[in-house]
Amino acid sequence: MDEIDSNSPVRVRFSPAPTGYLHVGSARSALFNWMYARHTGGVMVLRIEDTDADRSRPELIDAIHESLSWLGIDWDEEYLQSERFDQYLEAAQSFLDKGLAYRCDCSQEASRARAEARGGKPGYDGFCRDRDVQPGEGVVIRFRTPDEGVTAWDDLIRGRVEFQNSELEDFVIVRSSGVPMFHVANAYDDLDMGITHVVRGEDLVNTVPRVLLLRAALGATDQPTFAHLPLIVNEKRQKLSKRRDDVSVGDYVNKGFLSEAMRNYLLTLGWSAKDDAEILPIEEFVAQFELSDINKAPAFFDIKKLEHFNSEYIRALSVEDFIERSIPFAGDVDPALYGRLAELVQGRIKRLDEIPALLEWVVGDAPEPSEKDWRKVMGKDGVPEVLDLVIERLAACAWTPESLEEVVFGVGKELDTKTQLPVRLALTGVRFGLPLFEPMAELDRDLVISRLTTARARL
RNA sequence: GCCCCCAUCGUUCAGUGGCCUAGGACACUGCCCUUUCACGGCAGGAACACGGGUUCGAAUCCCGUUGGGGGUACCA
Repeated sequence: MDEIDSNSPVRVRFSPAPTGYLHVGSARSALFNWMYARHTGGVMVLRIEDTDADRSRPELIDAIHESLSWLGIDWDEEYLQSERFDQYLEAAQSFLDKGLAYRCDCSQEASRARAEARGGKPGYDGFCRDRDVQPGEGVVIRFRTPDEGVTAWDDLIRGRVEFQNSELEDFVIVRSSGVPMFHVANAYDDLDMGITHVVRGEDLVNTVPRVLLLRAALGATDQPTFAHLPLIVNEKRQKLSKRRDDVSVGDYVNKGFLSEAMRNYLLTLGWSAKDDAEILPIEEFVAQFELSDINKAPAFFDIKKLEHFNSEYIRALSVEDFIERSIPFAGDVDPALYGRLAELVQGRIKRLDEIPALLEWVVGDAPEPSEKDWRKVMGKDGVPEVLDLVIERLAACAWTPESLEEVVFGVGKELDTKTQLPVRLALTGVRFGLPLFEPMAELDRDLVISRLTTARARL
């Protein structure tokens, strides 16, 4: 088979099955497809592979649109396979007419039983190849795979991959329900839509021979260029799974990751820019993106590193942008107050969902200090004197950040000790957090004094 | 079981026969800055899975071993 003419414009496709959410692995496939399309000035096709009956509900597809858009991935054309069944069925009929496919009425149990009897090798044995089964209840259409020869392709990432045709069973292309299956739809559409590059996860490699055989049966004499991406794995080096891992892009939206950070991180899994740069505007990555530069080994989805990217992107935001994008995470805070404190928040979070904890003592009650913190901070010599003096001066001082700082630090200088920590713990309940005096000035004088007095009484 | 694939610091990416006493980033440790935390600065520990070849020379090429993963549906 020939390669598709390399002068023809690039057409790539992202073809998810609608599952109600977008998997981060799929998101990365979409991203690499998109980057390649944009890099080459080609076309990005979104093709929803909803040949499975209960996966063609519109709300499941919305979730995909939403996540792709969130990531800033757009597409030029969109197709739904469920709207193209006629064409796949027509193709299947032509295979039947040409003797390239046949009907089969074997139940799954029967073929499994025969496989077992044969000696444990799973797979359909071609039982109905020449039985001339007629259409009817429980009848599927199977593709007749060659018994010898090899099917191979040159993968842009993996190099040459070959399969013995004898390893392939006669697989089902039309279900007994009359609904066509993934392989035919996939082969038909890639040909029909003029897809030049197939970029997807490595878990799909073993479907390539079937799709290639189907494509040839459809009359094609060429094949698209394949690029099979390494999988994204969890800490146990297994493919990310819905059951044990957070796999949906939406999960990360909810955890307070910025879309740019997510997109930037995703593209560093398996690929990198020339000069070791890891965080760049997407255009610069797109400009130098090549499929053939992608790594072969699976990559661990490291949330720590994602958080690092996220904090970089958060800090790069203007304060106005930060406020706008973070306020949905801020919880029950007066927007004006949040606006005044946002800059202090911005510099010290890795994720937007950390904001409520930082603001807790400002907008609500301060959490109870831990026993350990209390002992460590309040157990020091001189703390009672510090609190007494601070409380006394707070009663009369001006209520501005500067003035408050002057009071607290002034006491420190007089007593020759550090005063921030005991005041902070008494006021906020924790040893770390926002700079103290700006938020403190937002609180009522009475409240501040009462918290300090309560703490003093505990000593 | 069978088929396919993978293998550089804990993680990720760089390295495509000599520039490698293997580099960057994250994470980690220490110090500095700082009356919190974070940021920032400096320093540090940390890897070519193993065994054979090929070659004057191998992290880079070949073979094997080991380890890991993916697939094996009337899912995609």
